[in-house]
Amino acid sequence: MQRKPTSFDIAHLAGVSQPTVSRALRGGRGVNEATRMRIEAIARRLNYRVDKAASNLRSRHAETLAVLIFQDESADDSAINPFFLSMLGSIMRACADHGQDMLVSFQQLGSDWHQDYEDSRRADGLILLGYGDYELYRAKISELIAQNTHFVRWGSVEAEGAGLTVGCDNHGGGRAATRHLVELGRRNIAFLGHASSHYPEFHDRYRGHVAALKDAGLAADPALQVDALTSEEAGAAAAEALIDRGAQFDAILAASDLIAIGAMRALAARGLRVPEDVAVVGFDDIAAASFTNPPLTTVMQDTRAAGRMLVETLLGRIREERVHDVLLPAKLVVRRSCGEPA
Amino acid sequence: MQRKPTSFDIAHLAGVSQPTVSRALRGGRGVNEATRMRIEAIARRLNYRVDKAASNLRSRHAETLAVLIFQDESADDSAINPFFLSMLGSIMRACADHGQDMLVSFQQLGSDWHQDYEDSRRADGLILLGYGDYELYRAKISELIAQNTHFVRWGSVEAEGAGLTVGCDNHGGGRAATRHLVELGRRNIAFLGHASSHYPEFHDRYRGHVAALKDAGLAADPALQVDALTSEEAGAAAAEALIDRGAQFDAILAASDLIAIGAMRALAARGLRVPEDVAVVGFDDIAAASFTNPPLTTVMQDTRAAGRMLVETLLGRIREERVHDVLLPAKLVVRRSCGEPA
DNA sequence: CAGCGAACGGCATACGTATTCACGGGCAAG
DNA sequence: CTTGCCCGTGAATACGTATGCCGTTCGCTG
Repeated sequence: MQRKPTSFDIAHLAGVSQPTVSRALRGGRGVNEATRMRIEAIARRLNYRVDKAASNLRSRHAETLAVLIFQDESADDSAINPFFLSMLGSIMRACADHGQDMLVSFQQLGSDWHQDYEDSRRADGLILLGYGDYELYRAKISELIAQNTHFVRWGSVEAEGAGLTVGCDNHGGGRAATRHLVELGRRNIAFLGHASSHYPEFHDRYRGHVAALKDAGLAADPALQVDALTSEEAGAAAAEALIDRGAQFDAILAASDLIAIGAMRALAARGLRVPEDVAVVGFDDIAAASFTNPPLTTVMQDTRAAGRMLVETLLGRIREERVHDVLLPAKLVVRRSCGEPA
Repeated sequence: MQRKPTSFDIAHLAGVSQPTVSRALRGGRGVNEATRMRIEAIARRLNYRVDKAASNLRSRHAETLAVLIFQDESADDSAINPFFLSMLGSIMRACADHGQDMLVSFQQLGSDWHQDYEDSRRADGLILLGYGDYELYRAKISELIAQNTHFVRWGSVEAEGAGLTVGCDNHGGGRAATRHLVELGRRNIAFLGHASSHYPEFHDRYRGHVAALKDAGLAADPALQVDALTSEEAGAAAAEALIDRGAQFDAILAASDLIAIGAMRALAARGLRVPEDVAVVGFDDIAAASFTNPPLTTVMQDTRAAGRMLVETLLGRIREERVHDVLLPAKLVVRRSCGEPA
């Protein structure tokens, strides 16, 4: 029975003391080159790995970032929002690039998520991802700030008192999308998605939409806005509501791709053609957006850059460096659902 | 400056010793009910959290499972296979249900992934996910087994010497798919995907495909099989290769949805209609499969059950219980790409 | 040759919890 | 009333690493 080797075993074999082993294997400073080589050779031979638990305990940090994912309806078993999954992938890469382990967890809104991870020293900092009513987070986010917890949010950079935030230019993205629709001759452009400040990202997109209308000398028609959370079902329901209330519209800007996909499905079910009768633009550019029929024009959020910025900003925060919010550009990706000729 | 409270602080306030606090907050056995209540109240008031690092060090386990994800072309920045992302989501849920933390990491094939996580006591066990040439893993998997590492693989249950495995019925799924195509009158059914045993899951699907042909009195035509890894590009390339070599085919069974999606794109580019000219069936049932044009008939792998089984099997293994491989059913999901009338 | 500083490495200890052992008191059985 | 046992708790210690503080050695300068 070979017990897992410890730094003492190595020290013994190398004829040095345990602290020297520790110094040799990490910092490296203050250890003779020859000694360090000898120690490293022995460590390699024994398949020695530093015990993370002991290391964390002593050094008081975990080299680990925790990613917490929220969703409004986390109770049901529905799949996770694909946009977050893609974000997760890019955060994963970024963590690896920075030598951090990544802990991932779903969170119930009601749980003690705001304290659990960092207080229990499982992670050095938190990355918060999640759509949903911001008012439900606000109190806990305030607590996080008050406790000086190291965290970054993905969300609307324009929201107040929200802590360190990385987000994309939702306002600019919404504006670009609607401007494009206007340029294609659409005049009655509906907005599917919550427009209230409870959903800051959607709110920003909506404001961008309204700004683009105004730029074109058009007014936003309240009858053309329908609340919807990010899901196909909600998107379909919103589109149906729009039709049922007899609204006249020749285009839809959906606050997310899932909403857009659901809406397109509902439109088809009601015999409306995309883009001939109704042009549709989404937001996010999830993978599925390329596969819809017709392919969905959408506003791309650069998840790759997002993951990197989240991780780097958080690491800066942990190191007590001077860090600030990050606003990433949003880019319109034109496909066929908006009616632009190929 | 309020330092993070420790069990000593609580003990002091409660007028008991530190071990009593530890006992009260976890096992609970052997502590007077009144004492425990008092301790719990104080712990709550102080926002006390057990220090995971110290706890792990002392108790010698981490209450954490590590998920390692491999992909063949992990060097490039391509997105992660959506099937794995979905799996990741379900593993996440399962971990939460079992009170386990989840550590996630990409792995380069060349790295020391086979030892890092469990040896460094970051996790109590490993979950291995990954497509790719099995021969590249084989040696390391053998090492894992030799070292008695706690791990479960997602993969082909029929592969040998692969360690504890959870997988879906790839053979049955492939068979069902091809049987369905045959029943719809297709006779020249191509298979896009590696058929060699280096890719055990694809291999099983291929064997199922061949078995179904045989059931129908048909022979598998080698000219109708084209190697492809799981990606759209590979799928498109495979379909083009098939066309270019002048093969006659009226149906395609793709070894994965991404391959199928790529193939459909290539077929459309070459002026072939799906399903009229060529019926297409995929494998996995990723979210995007519903959104393709036409929607993709595919073999669904139940990722939700898969995640649960992976976690539960691994936990059993960690507890040294008697555990065995798990074979999950595969279910044909009929949409329009196979030409079945709606 | 004396003196000094840098380089190297050992000693002691801290990190916060979980567990083993021992102990005292209360209670039941004899 | 004694014996023995269980319950509840404290004392002591282990877990494996990282780090502050010194002592020693060596090379170099004056």
